[in-house]
Amino acid sequence: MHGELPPGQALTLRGIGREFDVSMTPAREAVRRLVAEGALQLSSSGRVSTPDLGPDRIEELASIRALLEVELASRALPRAHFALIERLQTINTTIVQMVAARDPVGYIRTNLEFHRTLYLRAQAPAMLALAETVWLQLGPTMRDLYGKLNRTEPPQFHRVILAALKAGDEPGLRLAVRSDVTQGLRLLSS
Amino acid sequence: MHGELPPGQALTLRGIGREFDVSMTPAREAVRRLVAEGALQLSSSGRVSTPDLGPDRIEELASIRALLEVELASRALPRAHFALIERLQTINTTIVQMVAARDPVGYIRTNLEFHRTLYLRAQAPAMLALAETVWLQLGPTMRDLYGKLNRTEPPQFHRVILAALKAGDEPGLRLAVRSDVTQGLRLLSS
DNA sequence: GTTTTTATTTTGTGATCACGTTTCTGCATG
DNA sequence: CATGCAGAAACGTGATCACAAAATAAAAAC
Repeated sequence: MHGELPPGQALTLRGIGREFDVSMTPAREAVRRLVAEGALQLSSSGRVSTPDLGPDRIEELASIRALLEVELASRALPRAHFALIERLQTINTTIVQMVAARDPVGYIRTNLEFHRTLYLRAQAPAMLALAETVWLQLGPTMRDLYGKLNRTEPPQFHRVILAALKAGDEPGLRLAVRSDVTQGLRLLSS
Repeated sequence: MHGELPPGQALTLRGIGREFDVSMTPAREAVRRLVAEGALQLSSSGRVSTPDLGPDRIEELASIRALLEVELASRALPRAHFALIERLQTINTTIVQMVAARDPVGYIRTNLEFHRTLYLRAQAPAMLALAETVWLQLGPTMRDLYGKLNRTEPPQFHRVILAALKAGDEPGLRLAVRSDVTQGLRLLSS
């Protein structure tokens, strides 16, 4: 989810077991779960690897993110008090630091923390779980994305999201979240 | 997914293994996958059972169904030729038979087949997979639902969906799908 | 030097087992 | 009749093993 692995990275049960000092059995269960959630791909021979998504799949997952996360943000809006907005601003400054430090994993993790912190207020655990499933599928792809465009620009739409939250502007919030979620991924699919 | 198990039904790895003539290992992997997809619940002691959803969770899952399936139907609309609509009508008559036969499992399975047949035309596999994940979570609850109201009414909104498909009426289709998806589940959560 | 074939290593799968924990059953007690 | 308690049965977990399939490395042929 955090982009620690590149797309198409192959994994083995014995390797995972060795890495975490367990036998094959727990490694197998973890891998099976991640496969069920789309975080890992299972080849026909039972081999497992990180997904290497094509442009159309990336675009579809971006659409799903927009669909779910716009709804989550919209539901969180009425419950978003100042303490939450302040916390989001703190997270946002951390994102800026991660961009400056050229740390893609830290960037992705903090960026997702920003979104999750907001969506937790929506009181919709099942919807949030579905959104996180999509994040899981996009992890390696996002790593590639922020590796290719190594710019120093902080996420521009996060400020718009914060402004819409403060103003209680629901249409503005929906548009800002949709833009933020779609923005980067459009670059990869074109 | 098809409502073969009631909510809260307990399952054991050894029991599943005995039922399908395998050892505990494959049973464990299957259960872990189903838990990851939300089809089964894992208690704190590792015991597994069918989920017994509360009213708010049911309502949330209904909202997710509406969100995803309205989008899927909308994407399928431009590609819905007459052969597809005819197939949907055939499936719909089967649903009527299932209602008449008082067969809840057959009803649920055929009803979901109706929806899946339409959504397959949307060319959005990830979105469809997410929708099926929600169906999986709602299976036992739907069984309860169609067990409590043992009426003889066929799904009224399916005809509206078919009419909107024929007319190429996108707003009408979106409303019809939303109504069909929300309809039954609202009864259970109130 | 490139391609094909063979041998070796590595991999996933399903089964089985021992262990600690939890749950259930039946009986005694209040 | 309800309640608490001890014994027994059943459960999930992690580990290990044998086996077949697959991928890799090495060797042979052209």
